[in-house]
Amino acid sequence: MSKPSLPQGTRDFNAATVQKRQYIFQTIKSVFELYGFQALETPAMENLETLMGKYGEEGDKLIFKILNNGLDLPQKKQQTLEGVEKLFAGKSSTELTERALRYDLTIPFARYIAMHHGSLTFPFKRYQIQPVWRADRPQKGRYREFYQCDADVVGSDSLLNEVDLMSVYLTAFGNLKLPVEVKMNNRKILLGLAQFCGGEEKLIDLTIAIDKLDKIGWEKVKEELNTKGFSDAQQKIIQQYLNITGSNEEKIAQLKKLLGDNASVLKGIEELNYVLQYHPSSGMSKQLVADFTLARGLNYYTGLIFEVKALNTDMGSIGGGGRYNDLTSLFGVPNIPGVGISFGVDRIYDVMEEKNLFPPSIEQTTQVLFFNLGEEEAQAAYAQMDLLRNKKIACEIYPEKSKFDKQFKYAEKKGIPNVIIIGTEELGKKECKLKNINTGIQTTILFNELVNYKF
RNA sequence: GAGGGCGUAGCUCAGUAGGUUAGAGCGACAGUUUGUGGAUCUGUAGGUCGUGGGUUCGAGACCCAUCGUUCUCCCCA
Repeated sequence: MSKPSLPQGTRDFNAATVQKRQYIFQTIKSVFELYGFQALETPAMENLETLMGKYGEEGDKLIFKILNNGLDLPQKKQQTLEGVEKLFAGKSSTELTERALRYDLTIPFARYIAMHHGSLTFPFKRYQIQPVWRADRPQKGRYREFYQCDADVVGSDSLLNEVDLMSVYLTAFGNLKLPVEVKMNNRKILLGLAQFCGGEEKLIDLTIAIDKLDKIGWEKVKEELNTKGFSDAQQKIIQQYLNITGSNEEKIAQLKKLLGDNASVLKGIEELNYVLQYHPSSGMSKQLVADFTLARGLNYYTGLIFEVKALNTDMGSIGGGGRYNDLTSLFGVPNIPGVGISFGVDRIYDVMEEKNLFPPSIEQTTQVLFFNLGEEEAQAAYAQMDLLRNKKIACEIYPEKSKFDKQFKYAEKKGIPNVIIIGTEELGKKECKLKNINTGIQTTILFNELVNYKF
């Protein structure tokens, strides 16, 4: 038998890891609920049709597809072979696969809205904390199965939603004690730039090239723009655009100077300003950074876009989101605008681990271990344990009669702070010995007093 | 999809220029100690050196392939 192993990019989580992850989930979830979002869960798998074509060409390739059952049935052989043919022709094949694992939470949410818009009350605010799967090559901070925590508002155009979501970000990361900055830009500004550089149809090429700036540098971006057919004059404008620096106010002033006669850019700036300046007293403005080089890969965004970066680490973005005018029209239900944000829990975990930000208090375990010193003694111990458990004190009894050594070591390894010893001596006197593992202090307590002991 | 690093005991790793019986630390288990843990000491178990080929008198080491893993690029959380 070969050694058991895990599929690439997936992980097991031990007790300590689960507790830390739960701490992140809980923190985010309670902020979501504080802001009026309600939970939604959707299936791990969706119809392939629901997902395909929503994430761009690259994204489609990374969708985990589920092979149909019964492909090996003799009567289906012809159909299966046709499916394979289609596959090699570069088309998707419903003969072979009709379902896929969800790639993110936003598209399944849009599908949900499209299916239930008749019975939902708008504006509809939902949050969703579930795993997603991507057939990506794993590397640092990148897994094939990872959790997303999304909060979205649909059915409202108001920028107050953006303000609220930025507050959710800052509150949640504040509660996690994780220093971050939220970069903001507006697709309308990028659209304006594209219009300035030869047309809206170049928006996607433009955003993809711009997005790479901080990674590959201007020279490489320039090369890419060249191959995509941007003229020298256009490249010059793009370079000026990317060179904008300074405080939020200074950046916006420079942008106005450069592209201020474009209506889309002006609109974009206005929206950006609205959110940046909504309540200056909160200190929000400090962590919100206008960044015109932010582009984001997903093309369904149409308004403000956000990306969260943890400070002082080389981890990529740990969250992102933006406004989309018309996501549900992909599913035949137009005119439901929305805006959403997402937390990348696995990366947040990695950063917090790296920076040692988990409070020690979240590691909780059994409070009391009862020693097992024989059948009769164990029975007495079990009765005492019942009483403590009724008081919501986490207890366990060592399941077999063993040497002290072994039972002590068990408690120590598991981090159980208290052991209770009931042997023949104690049994006779109806008392027990309570020993604190950390301090080494041992006290004697009568059975009928144990329930009221403060652990 | 492209490119690099690494696979030796449960874990972390050594293994010199290919040479006879593959090592250490930690951990596990047992004893020292039939009712008081963390320490010490002693002992024990555990490896077809990722897999398959090849070169060689001889391969853990060199070559090829393959699988796994990790990192970078693309893309993304």
